[in-house]
Amino acid sequence: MIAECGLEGVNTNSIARRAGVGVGTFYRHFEDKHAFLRACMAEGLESLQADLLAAQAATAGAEVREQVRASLVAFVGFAVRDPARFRLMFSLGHSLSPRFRGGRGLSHRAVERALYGMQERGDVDPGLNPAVAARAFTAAQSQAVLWWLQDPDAPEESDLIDTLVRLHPAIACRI
Amino acid sequence: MIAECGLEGVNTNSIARRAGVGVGTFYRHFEDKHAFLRACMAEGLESLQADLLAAQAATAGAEVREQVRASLVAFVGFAVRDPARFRLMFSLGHSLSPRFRGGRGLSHRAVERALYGMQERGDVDPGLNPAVAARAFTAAQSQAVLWWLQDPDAPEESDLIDTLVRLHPAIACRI
Amino acid sequence: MIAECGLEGVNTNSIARRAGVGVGTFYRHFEDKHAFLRACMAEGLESLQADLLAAQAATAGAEVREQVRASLVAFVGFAVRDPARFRLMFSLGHSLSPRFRGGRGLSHRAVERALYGMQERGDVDPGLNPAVAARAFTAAQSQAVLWWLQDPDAPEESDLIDTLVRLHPAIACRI
Amino acid sequence: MIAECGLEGVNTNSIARRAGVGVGTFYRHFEDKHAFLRACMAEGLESLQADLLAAQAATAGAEVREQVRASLVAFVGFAVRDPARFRLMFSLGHSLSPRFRGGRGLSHRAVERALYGMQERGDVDPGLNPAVAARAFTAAQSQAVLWWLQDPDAPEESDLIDTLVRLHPAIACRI
DNA sequence: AATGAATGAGATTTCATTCAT
DNA sequence: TATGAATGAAATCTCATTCAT
Repeated sequence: MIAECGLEGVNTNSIARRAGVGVGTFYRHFEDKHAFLRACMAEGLESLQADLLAAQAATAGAEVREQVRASLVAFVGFAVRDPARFRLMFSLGHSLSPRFRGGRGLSHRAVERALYGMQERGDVDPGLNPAVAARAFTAAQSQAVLWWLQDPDAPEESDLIDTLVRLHPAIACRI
Repeated sequence: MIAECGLEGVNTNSIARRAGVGVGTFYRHFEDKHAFLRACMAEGLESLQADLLAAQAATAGAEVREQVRASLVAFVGFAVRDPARFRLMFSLGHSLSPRFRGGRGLSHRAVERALYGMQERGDVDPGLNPAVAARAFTAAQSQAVLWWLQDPDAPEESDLIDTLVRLHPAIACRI
Repeated sequence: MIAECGLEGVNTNSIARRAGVGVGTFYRHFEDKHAFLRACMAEGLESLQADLLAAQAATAGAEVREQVRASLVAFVGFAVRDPARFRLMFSLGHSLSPRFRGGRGLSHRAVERALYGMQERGDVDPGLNPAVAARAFTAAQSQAVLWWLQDPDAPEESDLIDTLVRLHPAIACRI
Repeated sequence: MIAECGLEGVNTNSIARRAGVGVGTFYRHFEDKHAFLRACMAEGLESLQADLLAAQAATAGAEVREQVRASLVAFVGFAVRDPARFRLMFSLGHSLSPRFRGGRGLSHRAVERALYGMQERGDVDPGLNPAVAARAFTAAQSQAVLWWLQDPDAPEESDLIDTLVRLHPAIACRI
């Protein structure tokens, strides 16, 4: 039931109707509206995380650029497969209680850690603050995809991905 | 009156109370809630735009890096000076009617145009899609600043700016 | 199953759960919620009535005071044995449909009749309206016991009974 | 607005409609439904208390029987003047959260204290537990009046009062 | 017969907007 | 013009009842 949630008119009635169940049924499954959205995000997060880990695993020994590209392909793939949830995780989620960081919290850490490692190995500009760069890139990625999803004259998917790859700190600020 | 709007509980009653006027007065000045927020954003946009133009003018002939840095200093300065409005323009604005792109629409165009120019002059990676890159950087910039504004253990302002400078497509993807 | 009904959250779901059966099963046994409560009360009423009759029978020829005391001992004994049902009969029952007088209807009649008899025999204050007195005493009795059941610093059971005996119209208004 | 509340269908909509205001207006005046009922009871309590004090003052030096009668006349008068509120205070109030003792808490104390005094002066049966007797009489009084208010073939008001006077512990258990 | 997930009417509550003062 | 009490449509949530398994 979470799986099918579209969420344009995000109110309990439409959520329920859209899911094809009665209002009461909704409240049998979720404590309240927030609980539902949290669950919806959490599910998406888990799924996205799995996709990203798979992409990472598949490019384990490869060049950094390949790793980054694989992650982006997975990320965009997720967005295309479930745009409603993607919007929830990366856009609507923001306006919920500030505790729910939506999907934003997801990759920070991973990117941040990777950048630290690369800095130590001298592969990346030491002037970069990894925390800032990680958050900035995560936002760039998600917002660019959000725009791309709904703008009718957005470029090709490959253009999107190619550009984002080039903007990833590990690529753009490589030494 | 627009100027002083804080907007935690963004409902007309609190907006009015917070602005120190009656609800009725609020509706004397603005068609409706959306009109107010639009006006609030527009005012901010204009102010921010002025700051950015000033920064640009002040670094007219200088190196690209200096120009980018000056813009970022202006951007962060604006956020620090009026964080409530900044949040409205770059975070809350998203969840409003999709027509109001908030502050996001602001710099796209400028960055996009600049990137086109640099690509033509062969100064920047031709693999970059300027529309994507511009939007991505704009999002990176605004979201990073949003985070920096409210995270108590965010880094120094200079770290923030230095890092964002290095991530700007015109710098990061320079040839 | 009726027997075990505790009823703090008096809604069909908790009633069923508390009784250890499914909601559906509940509706197999009772027309609806009201029917259940009616049945629950009726069962209690019957049981209480039996206790009172037994007490009466056991003190058939004795002094009025002994008869009254025996009834009160039975009444309090019932309350102690099944406080949840007692509460239903004498407290919650009131807020149900006004037709269900709960346990209150029970003793009126008996007390009323007894008072009539005593008045005719000249044993009791003729200024007493038996209908009023009977209802008043019934309420006094049940509400006092309700309070006594749940107030942690209520007096001894014997104090409760001794006092109620002395307040019974047949004792208090004896000539 | 509290003053005019009839409350048969005690739900916020009917309360508001019955008071001749919109639903929203209701919530401008009261935090929530419970707050309203509490306020409604509190107002009634205060009014009743004033009536009782006046009755007491008016019969200050008189015989106990006169004092008791005056209180009862005041009590019944209150019930007749505002039966809806009386029902709320002494019947519906019970089924609210157990914290709201409704009107029941009102006279206990006064009666209890009076009985203690009379016991010390040797005017009243020392076998009476004042706490029990006070609560019992309070309940007798209120429940008898409730019944009297709504039973079409209830006796005259004077019968009601005469009988309750005779049942008051200070009269009935006088030595 | 027993079950409990599903239901939806109805109760509570919020909030953008109006309007009499 | 400024005000804020009043409004009611719409949102959230509850719970007695049904029905497919």
